[in-house]
Amino acid sequence: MSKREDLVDAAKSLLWERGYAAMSPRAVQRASGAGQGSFYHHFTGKRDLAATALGDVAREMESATDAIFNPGRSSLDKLSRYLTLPRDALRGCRLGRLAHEASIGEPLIRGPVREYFAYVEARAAAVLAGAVRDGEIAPEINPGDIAASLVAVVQGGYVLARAHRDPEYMTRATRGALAMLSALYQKSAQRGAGT
Amino acid sequence: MSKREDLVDAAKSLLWERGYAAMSPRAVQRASGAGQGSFYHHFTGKRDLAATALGDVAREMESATDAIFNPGRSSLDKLSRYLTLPRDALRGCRLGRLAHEASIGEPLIRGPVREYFAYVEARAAAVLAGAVRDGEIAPEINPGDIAASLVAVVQGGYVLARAHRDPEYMTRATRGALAMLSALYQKSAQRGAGT
DNA sequence: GTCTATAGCAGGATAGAC
DNA sequence: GTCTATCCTGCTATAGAC
Repeated sequence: MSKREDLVDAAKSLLWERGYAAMSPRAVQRASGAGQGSFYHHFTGKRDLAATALGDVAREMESATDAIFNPGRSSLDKLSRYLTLPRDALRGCRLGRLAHEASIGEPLIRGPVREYFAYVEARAAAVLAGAVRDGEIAPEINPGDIAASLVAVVQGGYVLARAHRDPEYMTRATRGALAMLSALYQKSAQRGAGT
Repeated sequence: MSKREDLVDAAKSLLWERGYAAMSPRAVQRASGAGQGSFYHHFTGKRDLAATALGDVAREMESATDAIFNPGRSSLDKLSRYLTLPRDALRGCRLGRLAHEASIGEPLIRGPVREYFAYVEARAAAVLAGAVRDGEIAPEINPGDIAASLVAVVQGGYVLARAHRDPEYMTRATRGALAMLSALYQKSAQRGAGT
């Protein structure tokens, strides 16, 4: 493994643990076993390294998303699996945790974050649009709104879990969302049954 | 207005804009017009000032919450007003934005944040428990889960809005949550009508 | 490609005068 | 109570040897 890879791996880890502002080049060097020279040889600076690391993370998370949404199963099952995916609630989302940092204002940092969210939202919205098309969900429902809501519940679950120092809040939030989402499906089913 | 108040006001503003780690005592002094002496005379240090400021913020936000949940109206209307409250989505939640900072590990910082969330969740859960009691919502629904979910949607809405640099994502997320919440109510109504 | 040395600056806090 | 001067540390980056 090259020093470059070591540096990127260390950065991915430190960005998750501490965020961008608190990820010092010195800490990355210590964690990777590389020196100043390697750092500034391979990257123009901290931002460049972080952008590279976050790009990696976004691709990894998008692959994980594919694993949830690709297989057949029912639309509700896909969304349910997204919501109930095991998550390290106390560590926070590797990308979402950067949303409140000043660095989110920099295009190179925001890029991977927004790209990942756009990806997940689009996958979820597509599933929901299919459910509307198939009559599983009432036609007046906006798939984009529901998709944004589900992604937001997960991100908010991280916030609540960390604020309370209790991963159970992630479970409660996503379980609540699943209950509401199920009602959306059942409402349509009952309507169909009554007509 | 005393220097002490000036310092607290400046801290409240900087904590919202930049968070705890990025709130330097020097910046607080500049923003408040107070010197080093006043700072360390009134507070033992940065953490002490921040804890005081965040306590203020928590009380303010709890008062705002009361304004939403106290008046009569229907239970769905109360929850709807919580979700659709005008929010400065791009600036983030004054308390929730700290959840991903290292400082959330410090009891004095986490205290006001967790207290506020506990407060809002409890108010929302109480409204939902009432709705269950009144038969507006099916009895198998867990009010605590739904309450956590609604609070999470708002916090996640801030995350998405900042990641996309577009406040519309807060609107979408909360609108989606309202649609799902409404289905929870309608599902019960239809069940009642069909029985 | 990788290293060490060092510059220049800002952070957080203390000392002590007024 | 409020001020200015100052300390020590760590951050980010550059220089230049190997």
